[in-house]
Amino acid sequence: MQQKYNPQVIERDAQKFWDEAQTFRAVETGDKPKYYCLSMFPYPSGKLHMGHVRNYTIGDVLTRYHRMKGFNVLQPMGWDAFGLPAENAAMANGVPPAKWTWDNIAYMRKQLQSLGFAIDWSRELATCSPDYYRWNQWLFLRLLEKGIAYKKTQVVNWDPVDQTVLANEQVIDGKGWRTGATVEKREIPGYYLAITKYADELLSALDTLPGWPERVKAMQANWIGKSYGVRFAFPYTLDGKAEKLWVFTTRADTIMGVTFVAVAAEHPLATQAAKYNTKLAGFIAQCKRGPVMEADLATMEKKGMPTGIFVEHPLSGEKVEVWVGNYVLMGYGEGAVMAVPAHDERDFHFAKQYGLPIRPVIDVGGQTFSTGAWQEWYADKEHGICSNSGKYNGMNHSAAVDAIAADLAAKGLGEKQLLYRLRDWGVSRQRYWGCPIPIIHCPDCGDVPVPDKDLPVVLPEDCVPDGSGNPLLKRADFVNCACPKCGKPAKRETDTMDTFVDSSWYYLRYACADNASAMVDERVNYWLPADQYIGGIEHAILHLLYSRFWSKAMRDLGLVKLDEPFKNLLTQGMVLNEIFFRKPDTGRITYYNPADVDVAVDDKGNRSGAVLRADGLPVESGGIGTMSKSKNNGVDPQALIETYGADIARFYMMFTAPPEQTLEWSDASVEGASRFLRRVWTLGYETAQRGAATALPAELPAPLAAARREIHAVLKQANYDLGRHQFNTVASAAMKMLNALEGVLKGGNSDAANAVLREGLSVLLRVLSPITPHIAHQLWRDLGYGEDILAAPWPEPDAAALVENEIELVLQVGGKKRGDLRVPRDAGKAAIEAAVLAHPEVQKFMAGQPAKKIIIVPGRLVNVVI
RNA sequence: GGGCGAGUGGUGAAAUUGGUAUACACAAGGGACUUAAAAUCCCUCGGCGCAAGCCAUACCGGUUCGAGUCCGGUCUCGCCCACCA
Repeated sequence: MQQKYNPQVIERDAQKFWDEAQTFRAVETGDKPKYYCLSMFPYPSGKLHMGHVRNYTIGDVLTRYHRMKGFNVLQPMGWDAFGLPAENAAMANGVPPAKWTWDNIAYMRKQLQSLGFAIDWSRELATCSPDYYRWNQWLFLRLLEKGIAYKKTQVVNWDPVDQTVLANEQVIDGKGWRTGATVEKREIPGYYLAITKYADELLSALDTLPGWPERVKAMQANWIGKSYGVRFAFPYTLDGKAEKLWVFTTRADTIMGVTFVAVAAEHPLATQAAKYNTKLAGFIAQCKRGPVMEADLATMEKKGMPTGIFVEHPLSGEKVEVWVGNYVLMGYGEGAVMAVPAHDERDFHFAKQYGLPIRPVIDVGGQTFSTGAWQEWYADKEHGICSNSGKYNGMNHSAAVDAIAADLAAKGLGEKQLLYRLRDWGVSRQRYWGCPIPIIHCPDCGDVPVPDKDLPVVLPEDCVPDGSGNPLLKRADFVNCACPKCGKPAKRETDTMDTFVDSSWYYLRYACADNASAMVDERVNYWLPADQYIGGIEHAILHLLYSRFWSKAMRDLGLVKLDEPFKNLLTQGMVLNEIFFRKPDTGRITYYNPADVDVAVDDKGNRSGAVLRADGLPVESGGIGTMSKSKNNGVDPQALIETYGADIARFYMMFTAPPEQTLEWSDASVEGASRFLRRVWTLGYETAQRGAATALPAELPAPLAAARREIHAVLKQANYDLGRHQFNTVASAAMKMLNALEGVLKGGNSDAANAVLREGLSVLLRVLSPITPHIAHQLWRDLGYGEDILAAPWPEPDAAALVENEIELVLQVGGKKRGDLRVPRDAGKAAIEAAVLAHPEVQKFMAGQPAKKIIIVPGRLVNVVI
């Protein structure tokens, strides 16, 4: 056995052992409970970043822990391999996206393997492989048959940099989620998936997911956005024809307060009115040019213009004018709203701006309405009672809505409606590096689905995009084909699918990645749902909502027996680092990598300044932020692994912060992790030098009993912490065990000491093995515990070791700590009370007053109330 | 504007149902070993105070024998959504 800890050699040997024994190959067997541990698969961008290391270490700890706890474990890995960065890299380097992607996968796979993750690599998949994406196409055709997938022309969000369409979810603050470019509106045909048909289930089923973080569920519920309301119409006559202007409202109880109607600039009525009104046409054009969804839209000035068209109030018959308003959204409800300035803040400001009438019809606790400034209570529907509303007077919100909806229904002018904010998911992308949409356009037959026997529609892999649109358009060999129906020349669809399609079902395919004849098989029903899903919070809405939808759609096609794909969700925190920069008077900010900066501290350990090592001159601190290229504050995991080894990197990641919290990078703390593992190795070495130990004696000397008690007490806590995924304190527990065992080692060489040492070390190594598997594997073998620590059972605390003959109670007088008291383990209430009252410190603070009450918390404390 | 979450030493953080606040580390300071350095080991380490002791979990109040934890209010920060009718 080596005296010095040598991570490189140990890790190479351990990985070779696992590889040769095919330790992580998962098999579907029924004699153990299954545990499917899934981490979000990476985009093969080139090399791993710290976020990946953290994500997959969390998954690996859970995987190895459950394996030792007796579960049949699956931990797969794959590649989210389609997407724009490959095209951008291709443009920059002239390399085809396919080659770039596959090269990256090869490199990153090696990196993952060097971290020693317990992955079943036989199930590896890449979404850019035809074996995978053919099933995207196959399922798309099934969804088309069921009407879940359909084609329509719609105003879409257009990313001018990526030259592609974005879903609403992919537009953040009016900018593309990937490029940050300001999104434009465009009208183009594309394929859509009717996720809205599942809106209700996607919302209500959130209640069946107790293992998901509340905030993720809140974000999804918010995104689905369910509203109960009334859809109704304002009748009118235009060019001699009877028409209806439909609106949606959640405040039908305020209907008698309507003083005008507002429509969106894109509304057909606005278009019609603008035909003979050039001023209005100009205003509409200006609105359409305006920002799509800017963050300050909410505070933007309310602008509008009358259309000159009057409609009839459906209940009072009164004439009200229709206005075009820049605050009305075409995409929600009917693109038109009834305006009740007295009880809606937006309508209120609009009415005041244009001098429109304001008519209060809701009474809230007799407060007096005034048109001066908007008051919160004007919109209070909880406490509002209808007034000035004829037959509805005196009704509360829900009674009035019911009565008004009934009256509207009787006239054939409306009904109650459930409305969702969620929109259907547009999946067409005008990009090359994605899954081809399996459709052929025939001049005679129209849009014809590619027959199943012709799948997959293979994407040519040798294209090099040049930035001038989709290169597939120039590929005659791809585009030109025969119509499957009539056989005449036809053109293939060149749009590809949104990459979120690829990632919506990959977790199913891991269960049956080798099946060449079906998308899924019975094995999916064995492994799914995933017992644990781990990934970044940034996927709280997009990926997780699409995946839930996709698996429900597959369930309804009879392909899987599955309501929800992910039973438990862990959203890991980001990895942060310090930011240092200089800002010259002229010119741009330069960011300096923290590794190149020396931080000075004063003698109290407080930071006193930072200088760039290269020139010794000061740099400014920009605080702490996510590791990113733009802030030049990234740390390359490869350097970390090469310098310290996988175990130290993994231990550092787990020890520094709980998994869900942000993790601040610290070189000094990495050094601390390294010191700890060196000490563990030394302890193992010293213990091995002492040779085989005898069995634990029945009676141990006090210091050894105390050390053994410490080990088992800490183990008990560690097991509890593992159960709640608080791995930082599990790492702390390992440190405490090491401290106790080093004490035993220093305490002398005896049979009893060696027995305690041997037992304690076997506990320590097993607790450590999910976090630092390589060193645990090697020491387990070197100390002769067995062939493979992974085959050992997870340690459980020995109740006998925890028993103490004497326990220490904390003494309190009036809730303040005043001393300690040692009493026999089985001391009765009376004996404790007598001992406490006789205690000098207690007597001193009681100052002769009688004890009103003595509270005894068994095994913990005694509080004397005076 | 709406929703969710968080504020504990110089730093990362701990404290399971209310029961010894600051575990475990990092940094810092002192010491041992060494020709020296690294490594390693030992000691100190919330604040004030000579001490007894007092004060400290963002701030103010409440409940309780006892509050970091529960309740009410305030402030600050972070994230998500946002003219959604």
